[in-house]
Order: sequence, then C-alpha cells, then structure tokens
Amino acid sequence: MSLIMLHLRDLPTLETLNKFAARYPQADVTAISSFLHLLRVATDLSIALDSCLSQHGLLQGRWWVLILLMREDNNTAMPSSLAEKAGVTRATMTGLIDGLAQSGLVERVFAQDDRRSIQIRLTEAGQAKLDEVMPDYYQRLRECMQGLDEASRQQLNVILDAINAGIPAFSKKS
Amino acid sequence: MSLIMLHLRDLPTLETLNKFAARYPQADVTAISSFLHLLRVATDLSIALDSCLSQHGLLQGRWWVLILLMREDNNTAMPSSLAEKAGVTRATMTGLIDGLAQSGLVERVFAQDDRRSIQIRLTEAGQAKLDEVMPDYYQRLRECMQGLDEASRQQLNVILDAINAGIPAFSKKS
DNA sequence: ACATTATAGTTAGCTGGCTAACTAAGTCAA
DNA sequence: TTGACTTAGTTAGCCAGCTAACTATAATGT
Repeated sequence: MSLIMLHLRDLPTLETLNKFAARYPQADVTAISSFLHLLRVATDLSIALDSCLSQHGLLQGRWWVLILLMREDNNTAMPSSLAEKAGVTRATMTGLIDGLAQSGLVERVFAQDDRRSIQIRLTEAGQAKLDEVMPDYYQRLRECMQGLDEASRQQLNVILDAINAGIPAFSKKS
Repeated sequence: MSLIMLHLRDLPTLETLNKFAARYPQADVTAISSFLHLLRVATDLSIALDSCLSQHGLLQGRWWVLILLMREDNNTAMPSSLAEKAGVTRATMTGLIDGLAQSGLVERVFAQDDRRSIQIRLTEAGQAKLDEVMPDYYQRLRECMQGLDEASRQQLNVILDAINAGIPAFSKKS
C-alpha cells in the first residue's frame, strides 16, 4: 500500500497564486491553496509514519498487511482479499507476502478444497512484531494529534468527506 | 516529487478500532480515525491528479518542475534549486530534467561564470504544454472543491496547521 | 601556491510499486 | 465431455523515486 503523490516542499505564495490566476482564469485560489496544503501535510505524515515503522524494521506495505491479518478473526486471509483491502495489485501482494514470510511474520497455508488458493496466516512472531510496533505507533499518533480537539477532528472528517465527494469530478476521463 | 504513502482502501470500522484499542491502550481512536481518513483522501486526490496529468502526457514530477520554472521571473532556475523546491534529490532532478529536455519542454543553458552549474529554462513548447494542462487542472480542481465553502477551506487550513505542528512528535527518533 | 574542503551535477545500482503475460485449477454450457 | 471462460497466484520486466560514489570546478586556509 504505497501511494505516489507530490512531494511538495515549496507551496506557492499568495503572490504566485495570483500570478497564475491572472494567466489562467479557471484558477480558484483558495481551492488550490487548500488542495496543496492537504497534500503537503499528508506527505509529511506519511514520511513520519515511515520513520516510525523503519525503527522497527518495517515498511508501510508489510506493516499494513500484518494489521489486516490481525483484524481477521483467525488471523488468516487470502492474498487476493489482502490485495483488495490494501489497495495494491495481487502481484504486489505476492511480493509483500514473500518478504513477510521470509521474515517469519506470516506463513502460507495451502487450502485443501480449492487448490488454486492459499491462506496467509499471521504467525506468533508476526503478532509479537505488531505488539512491538503498535504501541509505539499509537503513542506517536496520539501525541501528533493532541493539538486537535474532538470538535476539530469531527470537522476534519466532515471536510474530508466533502472533498472526497468531489474527487470523481477531478478524475473524470473527458 | 513523488511521495510514498499508504494506499489505504479499507479503513477500520469503529468495531475494529475498539478491538485494537482494547489490546493497545495507547490507541486514541478518533486520532487514528482522522489520521487514516486524511491519508486516504490525500491518496485519492493524488491518484486523481495523476489521472488528469496523464491525459496530457505528464507525470507529477515533470509537471511540478514546469510549474516551478514558470514561477521564476525569467523561467529559469538551477537544478539544485529545483530539487530543493520540489523536495527530491538532485539525482532525481537530473532524471526529471533529462526527460523534459528530451521532450523539448526545457533546455539546459550552460553558465559562463561558474562552469559547474547550469541553468534550466522553460522552452516555448514547455510554456505551451503548461497552457494546455493548467486550465484543465484548475477547472477540475475548482469542481472538486466546490462543495467546500470559504469558511470550511479556512477551517481546513487551521486544522492542517495544527496537525503539521504535531508531526515532529510523530517522527521523533527515540 | 597548493592541499583541503565544499559545491554542482551525473552515474550506477537498489527498491517497491506497477502492468501484462503466464500457469494452474475450477466452472459452465453446448 | 470438452472447449471457453473465470479465478488465484506468480513471474518478468518497466518506472520513478532513492542513496552512494564519482567528476569537475570553485573557494578557502595555511
């Protein structure tokens, strides 16, 4: 589950935005500004998450697979289901599982009823790794978000939903 | 300027969050929820942006370089300056410039005073490409954000600043 | 003046995504 | 029942980032 997005460092000044808006009348200056700000903060959060995980020898993709497995009742899921939930291709999931299996954090269990499919199971070592990483991750996240009260968090969710609703208009094919 | 981040598709339900919070008492459920929501929407926005740019034969990295050049007074900048503003390494910028130069959208101009450094200049074709892409990008972005009034955009900026202030606590090395 | 250090850019090789093509196994309809 | 289709997983090869090492040039200090 890696996402490619802008690695913005240098957000435009209001002056720059107005210069561009003068040439391109379609520009909605506050929309652009909020959009870039959102991508920028999300980028930095993602980098911070990488930094946290790397201190435990994990990367986002593999970490997320472990979490998805722990969510399951018997800590078991099919690769195709994991791929879908993680938002990666099945090919990518094969690679993630290879890495996790090599580290002993998950294991492949062959199904007897359908010999095409296999089950991926979180091992004890995998659970132990999560028990090491998650408290650190949750503690850091708690501290990161502590400047935001419940009302602001709620507001943020409402705003994000509104933006999300507009995304089809952004990515339309025409 | 590509950023690696979660490609989250399957956000946890409240039930799942509570299950994790029961095992890991450090968990701050609303913090986790808002954090993942933010990464998810940013991810989808980035994918939408990719989709828009690809219809004009561009990728985020190269597109951003063109914009940075257009921001400059004489449409000219040094590779190292571009790298810093784009948030990529100089090595990556070399590759971006190679691609843009091959497409004729920028050109390398050798400096006479310091023979180590070169200047990158936006060509007429590069400006024409921006004049093709930016109206489409701005129009799509306007439509995407049209569900958000000015007050909400302002709120979003305040919230993002608050989160941004907490990022050092997230990525601290200890 | 000349050895050291710093700076600008490039190259080589790694990584973790991706798509497309493939194997193997199950399903279904003529 | 057998040929076409679907599904699960893997493999091969591409791409755009990255780091580390390199060349060339400039600046600095003794």
